Amino acid sequence: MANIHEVAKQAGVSSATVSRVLNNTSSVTEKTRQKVEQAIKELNYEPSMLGRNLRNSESRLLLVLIPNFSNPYYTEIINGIEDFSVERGYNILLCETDSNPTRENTFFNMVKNKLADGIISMDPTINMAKLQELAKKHSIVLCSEYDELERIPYVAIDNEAAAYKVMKHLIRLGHENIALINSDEKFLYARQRRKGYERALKEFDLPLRKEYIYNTNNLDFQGGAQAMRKLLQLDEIPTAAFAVSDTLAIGALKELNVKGMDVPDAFALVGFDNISFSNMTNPTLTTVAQPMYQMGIAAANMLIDQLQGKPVDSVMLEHELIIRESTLN
Amino acid sequence: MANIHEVAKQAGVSSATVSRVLNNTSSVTEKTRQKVEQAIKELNYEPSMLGRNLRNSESRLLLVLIPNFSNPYYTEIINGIEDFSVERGYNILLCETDSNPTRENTFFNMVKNKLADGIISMDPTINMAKLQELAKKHSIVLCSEYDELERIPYVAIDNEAAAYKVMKHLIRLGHENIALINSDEKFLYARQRRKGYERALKEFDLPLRKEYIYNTNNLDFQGGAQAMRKLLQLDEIPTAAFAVSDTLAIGALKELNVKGMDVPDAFALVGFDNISFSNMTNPTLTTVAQPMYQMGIAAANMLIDQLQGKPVDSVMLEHELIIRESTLN
DNA sequence: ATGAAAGCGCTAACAT
DNA sequence: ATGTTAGCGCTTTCAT
Repeated sequence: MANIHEVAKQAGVSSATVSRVLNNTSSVTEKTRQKVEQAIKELNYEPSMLGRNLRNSESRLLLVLIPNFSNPYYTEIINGIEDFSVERGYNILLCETDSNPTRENTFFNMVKNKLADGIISMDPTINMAKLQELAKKHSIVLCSEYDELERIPYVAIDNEAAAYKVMKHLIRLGHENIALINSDEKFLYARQRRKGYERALKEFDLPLRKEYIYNTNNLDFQGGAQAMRKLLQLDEIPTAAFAVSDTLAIGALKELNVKGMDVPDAFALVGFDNISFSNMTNPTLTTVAQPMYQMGIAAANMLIDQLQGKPVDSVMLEHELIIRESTLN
Repeated sequence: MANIHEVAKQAGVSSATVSRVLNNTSSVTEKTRQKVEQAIKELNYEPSMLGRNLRNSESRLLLVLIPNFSNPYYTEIINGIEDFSVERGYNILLCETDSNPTRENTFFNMVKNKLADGIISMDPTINMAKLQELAKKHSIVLCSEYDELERIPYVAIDNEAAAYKVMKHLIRLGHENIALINSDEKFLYARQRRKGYERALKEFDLPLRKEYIYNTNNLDFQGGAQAMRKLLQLDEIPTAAFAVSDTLAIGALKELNVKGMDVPDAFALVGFDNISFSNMTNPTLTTVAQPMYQMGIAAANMLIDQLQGKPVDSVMLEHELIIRESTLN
């Protein structure tokens, strides 16, 4: 592959001029431009990003950290990040941490040693202390899960309000025994959604029953199925459940199917995230929709602004309760 | 962030020696090594990949091309690619082409201008001619969908045999009117699976009915639902269907649910891919499992071997029919 | 065993 | 408007 000097030679100009044509950074005569472009075509020249990046000391690569690829919740956010980044001349590198500190370190190092310019983290399991340390010298944005101390800018939704809204919906349908299938409460969103759950109970004078709260450390289908299995073994079986993710809710629904419990007649169910599957289950799943694509756009926008030295502020976006068959009546 | 010269100065050696310590490429006295490592720690030094990559003219970045993030079929393959690549010192960049030629070109250019070392393409919609052109000078591997002329090494399964196996299973259950919900037959896998479908019909002396073959250009749930809607409008409604992806099958199943058709009693259904959700539907879905993780490993292995100048051969991996509730009896 | 120096491909400051 | 030159951070001959 030809380099910039060969192009310059071929065009009979200096490499600086070729660079000028490439980046149209300062004026070049139409005639020289023609010559250069001609030479570029003839030699089939493609500028080396390696050289350019070294010179500019930037990679135009953004890291997007997610715990694993398997959770469809992330895909739509990623689409937003991707679309926006590409538009502004950045590429994104999707990084699966597997909640593994070694992997995590690999990605942090990529930023430190200039292989990537910044990070959008959607990984709730991330080592927040290390990330904050990194944030002192590099650009970082959080998405979905955020830092309570707010030292790193984030884009998120009001989890407590969303959970409260879900509960209010269930309570209005007449449910009094409502379970919460929550994830590990070491995560901020889990604590926030629990808060909303409890606030609704209190406001409607319903008792808070410890045995109705199930914490799982497995966010996939299996986790939801197992949670429901436990709930159905209780002396007084709840009549509804709010699962903090659609994957959990779908697993729970499967378990209800297996046990022959009719949804929503015998048991009402609500999920969270509005993943595409949630509209394919039987019955379809009531859930909370986050403006995922918008969140992705916002996160990418904030990160790139930050990279370009502009000031950025955290944002809270709106959510929406989507009522479907699993809570009809 | 300190650079290699500052480390050298701090340690009282030359930058060449620091480089030697970093890459333990030639012998260095234990004492000097100590000094250097000390200096590295003190300055919190991280070698710049930008400099290293430019010098070595490699990026240690592999591109993985997929049509879009939303299809869970790819996730497990990606896991395999990722795990293996990281082990061999490469990172992967997940590239969503959206079947958009412009995006595609962006990624091809990344290889041309040294931002990435090679490509694993899982995108059936890719411009094969351009890819072949690129393959003349760069390392490329195909996964799942491949090049009939076999000029680019690939890892795949025997689609025709898999489709035949599915049909044989349905025919043995007594079905004679079996529909095929296929994707666009511009894709090789679609043609191959149709071949298997037809071969089974012929072998069992069943008529090939054109109206039982539905081609969709939309591989998601909606595509499957729409296909089933059409099939259920036929004069002689089929009693079973083979959908060439689980997403299609799940959409079809949803439509059957909506129409109140019992699966498998009134209608048997088979999918393809064994995505995790296929075990969460009601009823659970019979499907063909591909060894996705293994495919990912194999593809990454082939690409890295190729980059290192080793000869590589295409491979065909085994598949397996997973019988679940949607075809029980 | 270690150092000096060249150079990977590019851009930008400075000079003309 | 264009050319000259230095240098981004690293590795690797070639000397010593």
